[in-house]
Amino acid sequence: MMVDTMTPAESPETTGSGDAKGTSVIVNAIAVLRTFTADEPQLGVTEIANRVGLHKSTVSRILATFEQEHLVERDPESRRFRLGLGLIAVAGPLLAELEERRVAYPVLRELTEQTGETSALMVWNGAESMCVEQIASHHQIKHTTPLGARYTDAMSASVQVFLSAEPVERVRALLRSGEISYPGLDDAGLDGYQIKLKDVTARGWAINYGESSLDEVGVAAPVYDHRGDIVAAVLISAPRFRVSRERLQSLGEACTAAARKVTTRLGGRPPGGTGGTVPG
Amino acid sequence: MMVDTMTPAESPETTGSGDAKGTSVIVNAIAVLRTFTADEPQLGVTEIANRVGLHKSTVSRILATFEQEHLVERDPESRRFRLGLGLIAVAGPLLAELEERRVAYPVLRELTEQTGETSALMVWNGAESMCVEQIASHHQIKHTTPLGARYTDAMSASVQVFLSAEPVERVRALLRSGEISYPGLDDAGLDGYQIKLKDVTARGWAINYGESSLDEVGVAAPVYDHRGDIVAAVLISAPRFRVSRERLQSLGEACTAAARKVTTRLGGRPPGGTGGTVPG
DNA sequence: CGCTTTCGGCCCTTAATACGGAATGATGGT
DNA sequence: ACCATCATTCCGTATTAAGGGCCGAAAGCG
Repeated sequence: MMVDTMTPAESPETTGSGDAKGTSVIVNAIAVLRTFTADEPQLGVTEIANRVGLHKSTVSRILATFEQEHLVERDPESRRFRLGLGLIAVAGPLLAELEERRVAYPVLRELTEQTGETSALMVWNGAESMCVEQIASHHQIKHTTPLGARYTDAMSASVQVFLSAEPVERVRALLRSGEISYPGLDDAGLDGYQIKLKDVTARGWAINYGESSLDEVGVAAPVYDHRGDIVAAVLISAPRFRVSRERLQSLGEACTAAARKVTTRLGGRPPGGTGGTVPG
Repeated sequence: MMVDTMTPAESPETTGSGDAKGTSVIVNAIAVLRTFTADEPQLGVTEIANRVGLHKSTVSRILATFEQEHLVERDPESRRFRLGLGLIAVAGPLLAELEERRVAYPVLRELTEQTGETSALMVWNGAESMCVEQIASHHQIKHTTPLGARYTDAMSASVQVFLSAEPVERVRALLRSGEISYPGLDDAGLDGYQIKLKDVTARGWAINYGESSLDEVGVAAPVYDHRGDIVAAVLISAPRFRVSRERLQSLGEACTAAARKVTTRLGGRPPGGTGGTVPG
């Protein structure tokens, strides 16, 4: 999915078609909210209208409503809109639950500092891996994992980590239904994938060496809760050309160490006897 | 209710309090989102419907839309709704801007650890003080400051901090217009309040000793950015019975120390000559 | 310094859309 | 196995949001 390139002047009309799934105005409103990004935190009405394909007056009304609810506010200088602090109030209960974010933040920071590559905290959401925290690489050329980005590719390192903890039948069902995408899947591939997952468990971390996207590599390691269940994954992603096989190994180890640190700080415990000593 | 009245709509001027204007379905939808709290992260359709005063089918539809957009999700066990990770994606750009939150978190944690009372990070939003981070006291009896809570009371310690940096006329305007509430305000009170604000600046932190709410006390200290402007405030709030005048002093000092720590970690500088060591 | 262009907000009409009642299907308790 | 509670769907009605056009304001340009 990801954000596709948007043509500047697409057909202005065409209401109704498109996805048009049993929905509502709310979808439009959310689309407006989503146009705000970290790169472009401030937007004007016309700008938003063009991007979401709605008319100025509609967007203006939506924004006015949001402003009234403090979900957006306007820069006093530029008079343009930006996300409002009321969003904190709405998302607050969610953030409160995501203690992992807080705990992971300094660890990710350190990890990116150490490796120079983008690191992220991913959580499993039934059938997709979502980024809930991210520290971008300092490099000019980098692979970033936007906050809230969702991954459903079987080869994605974080997806591998989460699937490695799922029952075999569940994994098969996810692949069969296409909820987890695996291009050109066949029975042999399915068996091979199960073996791959076993390797992940054995190794302690997952590898995606350009398998989902040609010029991107990723490594991911699991974070456990107190019951020994996987609740999150630490992910390092980088452009492929910068990562040799040897470096991949060291990234994987750094990633695993970071994940273990998050685990212990969360009061969790890694499963099995691997490294029974207290990490430190 | 009105059927296509021929009479032109009433002039939508009058900036006064009569809200309920410029509304929409979106307001209802947001209301639904707001019913989720940290105390009750999971809710059923009927429950929500009762609280927001909408009908079940309406709420059901709204929730379905939100679910589709990943703003809410349902617990696989209980089948009840809770906030979804998609909210992270929406609020992400905002959170990215609020670097203060991250920096403040460990400091607040330490502050609450040390004082035993609830601490919070407040930011100023033109005319209200909003909580963007909070650590709750461990005590059974405590005053909590929910994430996203907004304060507009002139006696609130954090409001005092922010107003102490505003021009005199601006303060007067805010009080006169009622944007900042000051029960029984008169000219004498206004002068007295200005003096109070000067004291805050001089002392370096603000006191609310049961002045806004009888059984609650608060102290707050300013956080500065690199320009020396106040961008946030650290707040400690506690039940009044637990805070003697002496303890108030020590809380204020702890609060000030914490705020200063946040300031320096943000690369900010306190105004005046107080310990302005900033790494170059 | 004044003209042109862009942008944001309002009004108005149409028609699409959300509302709400009730019936249906799902769930869990006694 | 029955009943109670809850969520979801269907459908008619009319309320509501959409979108075009216009105006006022501000920015860009000659």
